[in-house]
Amino acid sequence: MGRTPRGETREQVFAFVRDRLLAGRPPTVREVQAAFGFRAVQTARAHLERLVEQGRLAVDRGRARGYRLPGRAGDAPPRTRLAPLLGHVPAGALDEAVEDPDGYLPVDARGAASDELFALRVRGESMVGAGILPGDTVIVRRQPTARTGDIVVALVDHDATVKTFVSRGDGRVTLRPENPAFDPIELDAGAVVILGRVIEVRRTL
Amino acid sequence: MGRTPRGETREQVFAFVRDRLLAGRPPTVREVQAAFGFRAVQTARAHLERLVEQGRLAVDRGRARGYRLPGRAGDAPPRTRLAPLLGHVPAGALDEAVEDPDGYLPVDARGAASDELFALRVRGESMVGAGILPGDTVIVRRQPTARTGDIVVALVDHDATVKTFVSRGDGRVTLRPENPAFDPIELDAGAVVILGRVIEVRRTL
DNA sequence: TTTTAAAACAGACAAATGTATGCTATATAT
DNA sequence: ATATATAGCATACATTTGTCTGTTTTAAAA
Repeated sequence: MGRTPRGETREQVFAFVRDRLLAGRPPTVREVQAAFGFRAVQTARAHLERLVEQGRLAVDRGRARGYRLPGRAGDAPPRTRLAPLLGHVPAGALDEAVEDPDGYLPVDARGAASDELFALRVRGESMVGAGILPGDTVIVRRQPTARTGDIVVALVDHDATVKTFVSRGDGRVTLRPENPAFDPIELDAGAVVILGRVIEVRRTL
Repeated sequence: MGRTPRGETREQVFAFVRDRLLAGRPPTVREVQAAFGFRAVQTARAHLERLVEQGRLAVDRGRARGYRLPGRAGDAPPRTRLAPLLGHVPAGALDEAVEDPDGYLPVDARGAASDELFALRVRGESMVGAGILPGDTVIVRRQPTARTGDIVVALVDHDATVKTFVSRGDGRVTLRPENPAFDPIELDAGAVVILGRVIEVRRTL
């Protein structure tokens, strides 16, 4: 009964499906049908197929809940991973700390594997010069080495600390605070325990 | 043929399902089966059911692709939503900008609905005093009003800008930069167009 | 007004998918 | 060494879900 003005319902169908897809719950054709009160499955399906023709939706033919957002050329869909948020790291036992996290943070980790990432809350003002404030959360990729200029999480006196890593020529390294009120830490290259490199900084307001 | 050591495979199954769910593509039982090379559907299903018993997964019984992350309180996994990353906001047409995002960012949005969130890249140094540097990304919750002290995204001269919101007693408001090199912006309360409030700041290194 | 294409309905079928039962093999604990 | 719970296999069945064919109604165009 071609009631609705042209294309009006279709817009709403698209918005509905898009929201469901972004929420991680792809709808079935019949769920679309129910959401709009259509009395025929085919009505919902016709709208969906039309949206596919228009390129606004993509579809895995024959699969349940097969409609999805078209991956536009170039922009890959985000690869979301969960990084465990660690309260504190007890003397280098990173693996154990990862087993008992305070929570999880969703991270768009196109590069890193899931178990290579963790998050830490920053204490102290030693990095304010780099825009890292007390209470900020840093996303860290686990790696045992670093390059000069990397912001790293390192073990100093059995405690995890965030500093800028500087490799010097003489077999020693400097962990540099980004705050003139703090003193750099100098260590033998072999004595530095690097837990990982900071790849992202977050602050919740 | 009880090959794998206890619980080892189950961890991998959980990681697989969790990643798929966070990517917005809930797997079927048979997709799990295929991903691990099980020769029986039931093997995959047993793992999934076990994870549900343990509370690590939730399930819509009988529904296709019905497994999901439990949304309960406590040590619940974050409710991940994808916030559209907007290149720029053309003169207040926020809805239109949201339709064509540069990409999506995973956000732990326990409070906000999916369509209430968006992300913007920060230009300029006007907020460095608040630890918001040029190139940082702000996660914004759409709302038309703000309180004093909120960091907001507002329209000034047809351009979106990030400032601290200050409501004064005399019917006027101040949009305050957090940088002594910039001047505050004063406006009539009625003339301020607030797009939303900044709830999170992110910086990728 | 007449024509036409889109919107919606009705019913059916086939494939995908969740679920169940019974069995074998083996790591792990006793 | 023995017992037991777990991992895994094989097969079948029921429901959900995608898909198809044909018809009716109506907004919009001719």
